[in-house]
Amino acid sequence: MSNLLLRKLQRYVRLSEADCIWLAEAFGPARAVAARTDIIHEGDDPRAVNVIVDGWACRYRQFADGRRQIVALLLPGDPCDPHVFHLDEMDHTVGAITPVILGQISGAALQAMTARSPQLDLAFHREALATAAVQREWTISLGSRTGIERLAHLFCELHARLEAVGLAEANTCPMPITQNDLGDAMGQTSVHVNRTLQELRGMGLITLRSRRLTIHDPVALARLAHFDPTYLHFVAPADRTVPWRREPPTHDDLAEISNSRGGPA
Amino acid sequence: MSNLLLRKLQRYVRLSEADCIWLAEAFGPARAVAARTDIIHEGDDPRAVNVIVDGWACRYRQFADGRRQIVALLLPGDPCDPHVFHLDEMDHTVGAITPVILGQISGAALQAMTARSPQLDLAFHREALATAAVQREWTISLGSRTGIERLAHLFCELHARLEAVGLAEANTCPMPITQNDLGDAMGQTSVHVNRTLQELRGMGLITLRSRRLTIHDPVALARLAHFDPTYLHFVAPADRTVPWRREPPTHDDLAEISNSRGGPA
DNA sequence: CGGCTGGTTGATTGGTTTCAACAAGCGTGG
DNA sequence: CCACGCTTGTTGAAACCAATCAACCAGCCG
Repeated sequence: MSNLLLRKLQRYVRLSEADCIWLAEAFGPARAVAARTDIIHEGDDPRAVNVIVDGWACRYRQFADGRRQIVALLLPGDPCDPHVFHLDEMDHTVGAITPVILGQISGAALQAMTARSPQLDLAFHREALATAAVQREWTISLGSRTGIERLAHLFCELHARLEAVGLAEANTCPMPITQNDLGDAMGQTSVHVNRTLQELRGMGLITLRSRRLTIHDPVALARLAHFDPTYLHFVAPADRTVPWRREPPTHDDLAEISNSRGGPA
Repeated sequence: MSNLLLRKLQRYVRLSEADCIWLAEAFGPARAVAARTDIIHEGDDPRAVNVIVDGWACRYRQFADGRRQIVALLLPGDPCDPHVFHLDEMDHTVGAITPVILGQISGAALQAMTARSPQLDLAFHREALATAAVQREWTISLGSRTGIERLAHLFCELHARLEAVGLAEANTCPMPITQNDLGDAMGQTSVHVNRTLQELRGMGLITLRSRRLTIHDPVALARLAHFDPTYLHFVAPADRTVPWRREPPTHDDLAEISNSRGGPA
């Protein structure tokens, strides 16, 4: 397996050859989970970091009356539970959306790795902060964006995140998620998601068919969604342009690039 | 000033006498900010951690068309920007709701402190994770809870958080926030917030008057809100009972208590 | 072929927004 | 000291978006 967590971390910090090897060696045996199965239960006391190697999962909370809210989507390369040792109890559940393959990093391995390499430590820190930023963006979506804007924003985000780990082409990416799940994530009924999707299709912005999303007009979609990828905090490789980037590179970007001049991966 | 950040951190980890002194010494000169003023702007490159010493603030994002979404409320004892050194650019703005007094911890002081004390390091880690959990809970509120449930949940949360730093009595706490702000936080119009408040008052659950909230029936309010304080990840002092706690103490709580047996604060 | 899951459509209901107006509280300056 | 202006809270009526309920269709698999 090409290590997608590694690809993701390299979007935050330029890592050395040794960092890459340490990270690869930290992975324990993989574990397969069936679709629609829970990976980590609310109340569990986790002891290893599970990393999505393949498939999609989600964090969610289910109420007694049947309502379910998905609070995060977990894509290949995403750690499921960066909480190990730090917090004692899960306050939500992680479930597989598709069949999922999990890589596992023991707490000890993670600690050893970050103790040896400040770069890796920083990368994991930034990963956590970027995840928090995504959570804030979902709060914004659910609070302020209309139905169609929400869905448009989610598609922009998912495409960007998948592209970051090499799982998306310029204007298309996998989207193995039901309308029901989309509704549970965006705080809407599957019926309404359905009608909103038709509207997006009718505007000529996207195609969503056989678990694959195609974005026909990324700029228009991003404009509709008020999507600005800054919050993902990816450092774009110089050779990859992001069409909907709001502004030219800032001084921070330039500083970042010059910082990493010395060490190619 | 009694150090509210310290009080808060002690709800995550039992700290030693030395820890408390180091934390107190880390604070630089305080800074006063007027109400309705921004503390940190989107796009800023922050270089010190600002801690709310007094007053209320919020994280928010404002759209071009005037819509504003508050994504987090910052209470006394809350750090505004735990991102220092780790991330280069703010993706949202922090603004003062009331007049605010900020304490400041330089990046160097923070690093020195956490390097010296693993307990403090853990406490800051847990604070960050608890903040992320609060963010998830807001996502759940905005996505799944009805208007009245949202407001009820927010009141439960704010009371619990204020109580954790000693700013709330058993059934009352300050609530210096306008209905407009409540609306911007809960994704609703101030008009609708107003009507929802009347409903809560009519049910005999709360009083909200002159910037002070009184909860007349905490259990009923928590039930209405589906409020379960587990997500706040506070370790309740043994002598303080939380009436709406879902379950008796779990094995994790007991482990936590026994872990901290050795070191009284 | 049946049964299941996921997607689509229509009609109705209901929760929220919008717009507009007005009342209450409060600080400031004449 | 009162008048004024501003912010905050309150109320009503109409418009609108999304939920609900219910039915039906399409694809897939045993």
